[in-house]
Amino acid sequence: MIEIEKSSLMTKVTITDVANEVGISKTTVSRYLNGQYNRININTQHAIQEAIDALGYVPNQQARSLKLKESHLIGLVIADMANTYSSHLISGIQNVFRQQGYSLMIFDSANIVEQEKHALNQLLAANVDGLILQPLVKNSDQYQFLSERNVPVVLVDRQTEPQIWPSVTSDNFNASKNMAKILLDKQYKQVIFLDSHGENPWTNQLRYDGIASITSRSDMDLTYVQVEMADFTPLAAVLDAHHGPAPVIFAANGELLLKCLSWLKSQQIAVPTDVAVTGYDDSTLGDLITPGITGVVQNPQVLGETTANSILNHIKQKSKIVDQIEIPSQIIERASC
Amino acid sequence: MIEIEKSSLMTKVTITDVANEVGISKTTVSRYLNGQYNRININTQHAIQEAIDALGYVPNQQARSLKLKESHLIGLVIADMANTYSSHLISGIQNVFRQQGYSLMIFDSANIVEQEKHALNQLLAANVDGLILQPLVKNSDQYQFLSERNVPVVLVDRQTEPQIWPSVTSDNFNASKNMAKILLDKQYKQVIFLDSHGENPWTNQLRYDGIASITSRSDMDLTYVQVEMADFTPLAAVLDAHHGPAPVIFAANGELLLKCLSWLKSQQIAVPTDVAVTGYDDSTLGDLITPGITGVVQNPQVLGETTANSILNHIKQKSKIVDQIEIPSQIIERASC
DNA sequence: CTGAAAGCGCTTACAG
DNA sequence: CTGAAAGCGCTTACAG
Repeated sequence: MIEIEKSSLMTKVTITDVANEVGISKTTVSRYLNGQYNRININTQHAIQEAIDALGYVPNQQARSLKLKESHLIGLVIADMANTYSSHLISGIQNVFRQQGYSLMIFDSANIVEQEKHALNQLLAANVDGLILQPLVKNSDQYQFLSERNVPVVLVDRQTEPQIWPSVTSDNFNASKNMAKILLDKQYKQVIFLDSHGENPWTNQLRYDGIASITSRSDMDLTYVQVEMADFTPLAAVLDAHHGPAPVIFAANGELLLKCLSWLKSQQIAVPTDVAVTGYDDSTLGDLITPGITGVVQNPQVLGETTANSILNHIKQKSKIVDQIEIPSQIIERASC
Repeated sequence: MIEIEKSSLMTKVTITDVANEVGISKTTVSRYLNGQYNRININTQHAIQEAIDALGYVPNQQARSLKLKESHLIGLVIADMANTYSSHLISGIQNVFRQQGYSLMIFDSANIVEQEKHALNQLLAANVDGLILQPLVKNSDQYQFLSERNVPVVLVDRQTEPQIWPSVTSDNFNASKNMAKILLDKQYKQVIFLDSHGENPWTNQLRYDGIASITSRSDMDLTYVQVEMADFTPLAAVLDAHHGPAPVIFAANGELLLKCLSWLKSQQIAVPTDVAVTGYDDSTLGDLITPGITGVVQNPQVLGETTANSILNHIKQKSKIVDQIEIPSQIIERASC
């Protein structure tokens, strides 16, 4: 019977402690930890496992990755954590990482460019094996220092220009285009594209372009309206000036869609009879709101899973392929338009 | 003019590279990195900074924390990532960590106990300075191995029994009690507590108890109903058997509240005239749904910030105080009851 | 103001 | 089947 170390409460137990407990070298313990069982006497193996259990030993990954030069850590910089989209995206990423033995380090850039920069630097310092970024800036130059660092990067949700990194995004252009086709079918004559200041402008541009690709070769009008915060005055102006059959508002994002509906209600404008409404819907509540929302629904969970697989591929295969993956969105038809 | 290292693209640059570039020892570079400027010649300082910029050097935190025995890493195990609550909680945590120079490692236990165990072990292996846990199991024994590891732990959202760890939770009992008082004022005679299987049962117990603390000394009846998934048959049964004035349903969580509203609509049961509805509301859409939802609204962002400060305190002060912090919720009154 | 050397907790090529 | 030793990228007590 070997005497039990009392020190386990005082300080973290290391591989040396385990080796001493068993009375062998740490080389052998390390081999055991790394599953090289065929190189170790079966009795030694048992003794090692006993010591590990008795001491409550957990290998120090930091030391391990210092030696191995891989951390099994992936960094994520998300543009706005306080967002339903973010939580589903992360959930999807985690699903994949868990199975593959990778851990996630998260930073929230909170839509502030310097916080994003800080986050990326923290992540580099943390020695991540790869980086997932929902970029705040459209120009790739902003992230040039990442390529110098030679760390695999996958962009998610948004692509930068020029396209020098792989990305996983929603099919913004196509989904919007498909929605516009439906609006055309429904005989709407005017589409009001409702945008808000500060929302990732170049994604919204894609959505606008998707709609424009249909309206431009039909008899539908397309009007661009931008509102700030909860001030819908610009929209009111457009609506006031409007004549003819009910126009349809296409809200560029879910929050805006909801706020718009709320504002219309407050103005006692009936949906969809006076004004129809559609757009991007993040709420997952489209059914509960009256009237039910017709809109484009993204799939952030699948986006997350795909992104996770993509970064893992780039890490493991060391592939330099700059693949642009688009995840299709769904169009749900309900009563709002 | 010193010749420029070409290797920066091939391999990560280390403190030794910087030292060599300048032609000094890494001791001095390290001192510079750690801000001990008064110990270094000003010209040397400039030379070091130049080399750092030229080489794109980022210090390796893993090596640093191996030596220093502190990682500035905090682990978070969240019960269900795909949840609005989670994203706001994390957002709050990040707000604090960013300012304090800590990084967040996140795992999603996805309501699966063995995934939670796995996550905790990964986090220990990652050498986190502290652990934030939204526990899946009520019994503290489940997490006993953490105290042996001597790592600071703060529980969030839920407390375990016996209370051996500090925690930051919502005021579940009190908020529910206050809501019950309002229901009493509004002259409701029957409260139906609507619960769903699998939702953190001991938090819901607190909510139930809060309501019971009022109903038990009034003439209000309190009925407990549990539904599974989207099957509201048990609720239908209770409603069918009901006589007298409209009862009020108290939904134990936001998802349930929304589903319940949806189901009532499908059954053409009018809210609040036939049946009134209230409960915990996570949706932040209480205003948009018709009728507006009267309910208890939590503040996960503040919960997150408080939790982050708490774990940081425990790490820095090495305090062993098992403080139980309760964050007050708000009650919003609208039309649903 | 500066540096050589030891050591943090691991892994592995080399040797036996 | 096992171990001594070197080294991953840092920091710091000690010495000058």
